[in-house]
Amino acid sequence: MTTTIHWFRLDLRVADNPALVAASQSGGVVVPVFIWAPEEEAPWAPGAASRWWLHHSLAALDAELRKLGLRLIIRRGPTLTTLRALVRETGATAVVWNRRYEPVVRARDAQVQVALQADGRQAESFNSALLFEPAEIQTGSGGPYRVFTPFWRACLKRGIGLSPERSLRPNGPKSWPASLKLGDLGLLPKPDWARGFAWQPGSTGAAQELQRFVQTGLVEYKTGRDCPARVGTSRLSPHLHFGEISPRQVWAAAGREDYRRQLVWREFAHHLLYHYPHTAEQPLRPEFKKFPWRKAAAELAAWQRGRTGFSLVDAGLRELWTTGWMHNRVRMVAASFLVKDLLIPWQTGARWFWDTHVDADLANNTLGWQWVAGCGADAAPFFRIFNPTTQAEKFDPDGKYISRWAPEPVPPIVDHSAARTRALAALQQLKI
DNA sequence: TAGCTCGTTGGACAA
DNA sequence: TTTGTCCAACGAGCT
Repeated sequence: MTTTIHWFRLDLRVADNPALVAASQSGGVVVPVFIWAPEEEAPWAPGAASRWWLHHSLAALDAELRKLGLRLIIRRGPTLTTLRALVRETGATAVVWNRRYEPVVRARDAQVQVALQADGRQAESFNSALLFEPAEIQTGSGGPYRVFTPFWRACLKRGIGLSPERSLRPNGPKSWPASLKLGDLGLLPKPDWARGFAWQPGSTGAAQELQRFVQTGLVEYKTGRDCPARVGTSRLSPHLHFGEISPRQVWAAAGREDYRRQLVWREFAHHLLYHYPHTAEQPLRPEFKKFPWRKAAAELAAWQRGRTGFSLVDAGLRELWTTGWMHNRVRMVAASFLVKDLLIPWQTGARWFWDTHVDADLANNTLGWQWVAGCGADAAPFFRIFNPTTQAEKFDPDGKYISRWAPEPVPPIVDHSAARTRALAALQQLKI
């Protein structure tokens, strides 16, 4: 009887999980393990909201595994030391996992793989998180894409391979190795500011959200997705980030092209971060390094607390603070306000989103902020500056969203028109 | 190869 | 009130 360790990371599901299938198919014993080693992911260790989600997602995964006769062993890092200890304790001959694409994590995982193989163990990784891994999609000249539409077309041409659903018949070990309690990881916030989070982490919650979206959101997606007062988006982003549902499952269930394009934006974000690993910190377009950003601590604080005096921006940041999530349309407006109206570095905004969003994902967050700042992969004309008032009139015409989150008037901290002119002037400077 | 076209999400202003 | 046009220039990706 051989033993295989399945190292869970951002693939917190049992269904459509290639590494878990491989571990189960070996016919031997499977030991599922989660290792908490946030310092190894610095400077992008999971933020506070993300940790809250992780706690509940791990609890859900353990419950799922127990239905299969397994359980989730929880340990604290360092990862390699911990895996080696588990290999010793269980007599495992193999360790399997599903790949991640963040630069720091890739480097860590490569070291782990080499070390385990040097120990004489099998160490194999799989793709569970993406429809297309970054190296699969190339331009005609063999490089990475930097514009979305050609990337999208290349993906369609390649085709989405649907994975056959195989039933898992894993065996657990006769005796289980020791495990920490989930609470020992200290992932939940103290004091508990997450009370307003109305989410159901875990694959059951993910499946329900997908079903809700397919039944009620998908038909009107084209317009509904832009109205923050409605539940018109899929709201699957945290579930996808933690791998509680696979993009293949979502692709298969949501047949509309306008939504599928969004799913491919997620692919594109991973593609870009993989091929341009510096972009989490640095602008993709190097000329933006000399952009005259401001340091404006008071204005930053006003933005973070939702007290800019622009009600759509304020509503968004307060929705975020209360629920751990902000509607995508409002993210763009709020981000544009920070970057263009306040001239505060996009990296500062990205860091705030990282810490406060339950769906914080390095690839998506980086793409979104660089796109808004105009320093990213697609050339959004620099004169495109969101007007927070016009955006509110357009996308929250009856004021439902605003009255829910930011009902009381706050004096504006800047004059938008003047701020717009200032931003255009700052952008002009880049060309000199 | 050398053009050619296009670029997720907008705003201001003129007609 | 609505619709159309312009707002840089560039570089990606295609033909």
